[in-house]
Amino acid sequence: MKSPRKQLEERVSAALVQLLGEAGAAVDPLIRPTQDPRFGDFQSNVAMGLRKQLGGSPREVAARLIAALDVADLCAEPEIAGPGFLNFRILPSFLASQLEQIQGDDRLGAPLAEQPQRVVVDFSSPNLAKEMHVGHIRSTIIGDALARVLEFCGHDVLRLNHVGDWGTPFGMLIQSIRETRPEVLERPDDLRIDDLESFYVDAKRRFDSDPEFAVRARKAVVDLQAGDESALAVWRAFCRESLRHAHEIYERLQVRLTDRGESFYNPVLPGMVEELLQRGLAIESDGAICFFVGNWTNRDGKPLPLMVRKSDGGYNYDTTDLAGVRHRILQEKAVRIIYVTDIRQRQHFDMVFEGARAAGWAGDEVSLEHVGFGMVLGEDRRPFKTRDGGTVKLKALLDEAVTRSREFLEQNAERMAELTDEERTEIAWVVGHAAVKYADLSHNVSSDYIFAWDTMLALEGNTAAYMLYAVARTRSIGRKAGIAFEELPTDLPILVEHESEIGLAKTLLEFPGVVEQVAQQLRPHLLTDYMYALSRAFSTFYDRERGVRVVDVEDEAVRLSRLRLCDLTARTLKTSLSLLGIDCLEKM
RNA sequence: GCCCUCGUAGCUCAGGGGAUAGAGCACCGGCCUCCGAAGCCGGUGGCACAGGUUCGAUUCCUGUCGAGGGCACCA
Repeated sequence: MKSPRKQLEERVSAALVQLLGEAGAAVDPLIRPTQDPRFGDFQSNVAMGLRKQLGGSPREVAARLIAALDVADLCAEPEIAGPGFLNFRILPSFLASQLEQIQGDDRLGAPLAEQPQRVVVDFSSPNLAKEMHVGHIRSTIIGDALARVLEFCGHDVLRLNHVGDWGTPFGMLIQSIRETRPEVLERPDDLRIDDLESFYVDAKRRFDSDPEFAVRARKAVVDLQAGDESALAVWRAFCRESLRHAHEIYERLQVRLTDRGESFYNPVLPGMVEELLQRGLAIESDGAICFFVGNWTNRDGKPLPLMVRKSDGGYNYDTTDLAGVRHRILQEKAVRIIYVTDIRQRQHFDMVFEGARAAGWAGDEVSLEHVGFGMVLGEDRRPFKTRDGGTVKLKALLDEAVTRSREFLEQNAERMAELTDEERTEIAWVVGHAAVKYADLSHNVSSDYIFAWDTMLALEGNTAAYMLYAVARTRSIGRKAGIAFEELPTDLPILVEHESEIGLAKTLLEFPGVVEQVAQQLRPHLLTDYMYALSRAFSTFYDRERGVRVVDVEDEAVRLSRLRLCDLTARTLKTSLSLLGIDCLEKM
């Protein structure tokens, strides 16, 4: 099912082919939603640009386009306005017929990809040996949402948790334990996440303040690399406990992930470096093996390489990320590889991508994309911290979201009276988690955003609660009308007449296009913006002044049509929420 | 020094060659004998600055100013 916009694009394209021949197929019909209802629903801006090719004024070009256009079933007679805009007004009857076709469709008109792709989404990827904290939230939530959208589109998605389970942090930890807490070496399996956290803080402090310790810590990495059994035992225990903890959080967030940390690539690193050397792609420089790609420079203006082997023989994230991208292309056969990380790593990934191209692993058929997100800031515009300046643990943050959402609910005595205690608990849980996810996803990925409890939990505006409220209202309508939406026939005639019905119908039909856009552009906030528009269109439709009656209209055909519109709204919102990893509620 | 983001309403955020730049919060005002007022409707208020490209620039390009970030053995 193509959106009205897409169908219109195809019609205008066909007209362009008539006017320009084959070349017309390559011309973008420039269909855009109008900004002002006076100009209809869509406009095409293509005529102004075709003036030179076709001759005549833009308005004359527009007139010729209209003559070649076949859109009578879709919209009213197009109008020429201003310097040469073409204005289209979609016919309510067309909206109705489109809705009739999708009313029984679980996918609400969204097509499956014609050519499903093997896609890797690399996200979350915390460093082990540390508790999950606020710094991991964006990657986890955004990555999961993108994976869900791509899966919904029919792609074969591998969700990879590229955890930091190797390298200097572990050398530092192991060395610190050897020197200060040797007893841990005896019984590594007794480790708990809290211990890990405190060990890490200790080790990091020593590493930063004591250069000699730093040298010994790097040496410990080499021990690990060499298979030193006592070091490995501690390492395994650290990883196991860290991952156990991380998966507690993932379960709570309903995030699925395949753990495949940096260490996974250890066995292939020497061979890969050797290959790069032999092919003359990498050279030795200051004792390190360097793969110079692109035109990046350092502070001194000298070329900046991917350092695939350090002068001490160890490997760093240039090496593992290069090995990762190679494995994902050559072994996993991925044609689209997406990295969801802090935007500060943009340059690093640009270099890795360049390296993968230069080495010939990534051909033109492979798309390598970095989704770089901004920081989470506190209301003081500084990195989000606890009141005493500490790191905000993810578990604590989610707990607070639930507590605050519960408090919010308790302020509303009327609502409280209608809910059982079990329902209250469920509502607080769902709304709390939804609020945190939605707040993150509704911001432009690349910009920093300010973490503000009051804004994200508010029940007005573009928040999760507003969406959940709209869904809960539709459920309530079903109860009031005494019908089960699932049992309605799926061939109901849909009647779209009232202004608020037209508005709702138009918005409902935009869903497929929005999903497609999110999958292409990897920008989840397009979906939240859409959901907000849909919720508002529904609120207007159902408003006692601006909208129409639903449950108590006399005419049964009208009543059923309107109930179906409620149902389609609920399903569209529910599906959208599920694409963001957010649960729904029957009541709230 | 080089490179990358980003400057949109008092605040938080969208938008992105096209006709009068959208929301939320806050502020002012209207709407519950009527399907959920956790709602709806209206009002106030904005593209950092200067050039350029274009029929048309808030959007693209260049520069200035301002904020943040990255730049050889951390990830």
